[in-house]
Amino acid sequence: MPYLRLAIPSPLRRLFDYLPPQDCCIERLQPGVRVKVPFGRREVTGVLIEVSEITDVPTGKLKAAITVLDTQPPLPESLFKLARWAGNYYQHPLGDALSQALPVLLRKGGACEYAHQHLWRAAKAADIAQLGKTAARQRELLLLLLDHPNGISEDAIRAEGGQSSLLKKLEEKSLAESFIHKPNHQLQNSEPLHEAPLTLNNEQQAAVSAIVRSNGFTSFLLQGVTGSGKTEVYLQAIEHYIREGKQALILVPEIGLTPQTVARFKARFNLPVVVLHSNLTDRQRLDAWLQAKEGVARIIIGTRSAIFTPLKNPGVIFIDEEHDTSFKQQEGFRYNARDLAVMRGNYEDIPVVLGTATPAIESLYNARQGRYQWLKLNQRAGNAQPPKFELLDIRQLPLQDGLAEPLIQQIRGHLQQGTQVLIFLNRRGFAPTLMCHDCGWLADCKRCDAHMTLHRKPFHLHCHHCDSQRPVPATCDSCGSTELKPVGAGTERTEEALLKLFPEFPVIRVDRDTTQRKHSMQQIMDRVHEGKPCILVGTQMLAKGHHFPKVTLVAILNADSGLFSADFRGMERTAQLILQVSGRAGRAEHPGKVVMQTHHAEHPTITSLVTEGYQAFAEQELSQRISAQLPPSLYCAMFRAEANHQGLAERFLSKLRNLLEEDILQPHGIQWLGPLPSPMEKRAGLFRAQLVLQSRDRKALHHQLQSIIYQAETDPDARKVRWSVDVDPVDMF
DNA sequence: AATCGTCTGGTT
DNA sequence: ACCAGACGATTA
Repeated sequence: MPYLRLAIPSPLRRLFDYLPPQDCCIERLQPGVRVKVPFGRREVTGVLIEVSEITDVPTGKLKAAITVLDTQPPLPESLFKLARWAGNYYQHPLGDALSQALPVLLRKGGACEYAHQHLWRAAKAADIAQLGKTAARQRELLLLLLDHPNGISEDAIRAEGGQSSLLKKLEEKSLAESFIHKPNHQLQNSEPLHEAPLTLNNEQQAAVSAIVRSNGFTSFLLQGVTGSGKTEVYLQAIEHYIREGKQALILVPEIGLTPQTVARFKARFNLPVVVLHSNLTDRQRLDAWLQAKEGVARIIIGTRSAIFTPLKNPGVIFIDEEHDTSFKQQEGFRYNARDLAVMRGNYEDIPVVLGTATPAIESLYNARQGRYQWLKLNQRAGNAQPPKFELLDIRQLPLQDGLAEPLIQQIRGHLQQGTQVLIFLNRRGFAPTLMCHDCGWLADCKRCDAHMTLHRKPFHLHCHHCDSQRPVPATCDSCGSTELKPVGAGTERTEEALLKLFPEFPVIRVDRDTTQRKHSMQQIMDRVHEGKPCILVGTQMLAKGHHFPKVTLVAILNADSGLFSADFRGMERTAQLILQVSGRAGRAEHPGKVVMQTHHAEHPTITSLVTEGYQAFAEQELSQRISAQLPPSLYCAMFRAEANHQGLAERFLSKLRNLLEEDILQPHGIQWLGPLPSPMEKRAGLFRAQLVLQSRDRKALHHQLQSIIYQAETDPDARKVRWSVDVDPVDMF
């Protein structure tokens, strides 16, 4: 008697056996097909792992599956394997990992097919003269259908002002007909290029050759300074695989998936390009996914989750801005799409290229260890000059809403010379907090160990950690004084200050608050690209994915944020951001200048970054990490817990640590750090703690983690806390 | 994770 | 007496 062994999307780390459904042909069932089953009081979609002849479950407990949803597994073998590998590596329940590798519609049990879209068109022999003079609206509708010989949907008809209710009447008169539209799969063009490729310099040529010469799987670190033409290397390497009839998958950071990036690929290739972004509906996403799976889409661009997009003819995978932390999922199934890409390349035997101007320290380490082939682009295209850096020591300088006088002078100079200025400040809102001038009281969040940010438009206090909001108090909560003063500057305040200082020039603020509405970012970009002198003020949104050729001055207002961060990666992040922002200054015709305000102008890390560049900084950072016994010289995992009472999470983690340390069967070579309260202990009303494990031995760490998870799962105290595992964490908060 | 039953303590 | 919200058990 065969049983279906299924992975079920739930936090339970085990498989579940079911009796096959009534009408089921067991022999033809392949692992990976989806099966709809009753689970507790619900119905869920599980994935078949194996058909087994034996089961440990008492017969009375077994339930029958409802239906098998697929004849063929939706994921190809390589991705099924990748998802299972990832579930194991990141210690995430298998059923949930597999479920997350599928598009939402398939998770919910939807059919693995394109949308069958009903379209309308005019009948072949339709003669408009058949309609009487009184039927003006029907006439209008028929003309609309005649305008769309390939068919038009009812939604589109309504959007065009047609009256869709009259379609039935036209159909009765045999003037119109409906049909089911299936996407056209025969879109292969003979010439894959729209535009001619650019001429490559020697470095670029060498990089392209290295990539396309790789026979099967190789991983590359493509390190190219800003303006060195990395994207052109991507495009020409992709062209090679396209001409072989293969597909290319390009992963980009969440914030970097801008119309500009996509436009560059669409302009070059005369082929179907599919974009998987967060604004797609579940339906649109499945259709795009299917186009990739069936080989119709040749170029697939997407964010993190696109790493699980099946490809019929995989050719190459690119990870753009590989250092970006958005490739790591920060809750639930905490996979890193960049690292999974390398694994996928291995399974599918294709090259994987990690591109960036500022490699992650761990990627640099991998390149140094020879795990990645290292390709460098040090020359800038044309005669573009690297920006000139100036450290502006603001100790003892008076600041006007966060701006020092020498900086204001420089801004004036650049505006008067007719160019644009970009001001970078990594803080939204008006001011990071509100303080009572009489007693020192600060506006704190009730649910977090954090200050609330003061916002002006609209006027309120907002916690950026838990999203809670409240009105701005008129008087101090503690002493009743009315002397409440904003402390520090955010983008709103800087914008206001600049408007006063330079009334004759437009000030354009770019942050989450000004770009929420659809197309608002596009409108801002259009305005900036007119090229008139203006001041751009904004957060990292300015730094990623957009080019501003007319900007000649970049100012970084709080360059030392991250210098003394609780996270050992703080400096790395700051350096990457500084370089990325600086890259916005002066492309092509204008030389650029970068002014960094700092209180630590003599800090060796800052000075080495500015005078010797990122490479020197990164090498220095890497040797410091190695001597301090921090990643990437060790493998790291973090156990987190949170609970609604102080100390609970920490006590729970101590208990786990004690239990395991006393056990002589535990693996050796594990370093324990903690448990300690998280750097921000209280967040969104929960008290958080963490336990860090480090080891030189990946396997030992893996086994230790499994023991911890086993303890946590079986410990009744675990019910009072929420816990999670984070393998290779990218931040320590 | 999600669902449902039970317990608890506070109010009308 | 009633109800919201906490708490716990369960998933094949």
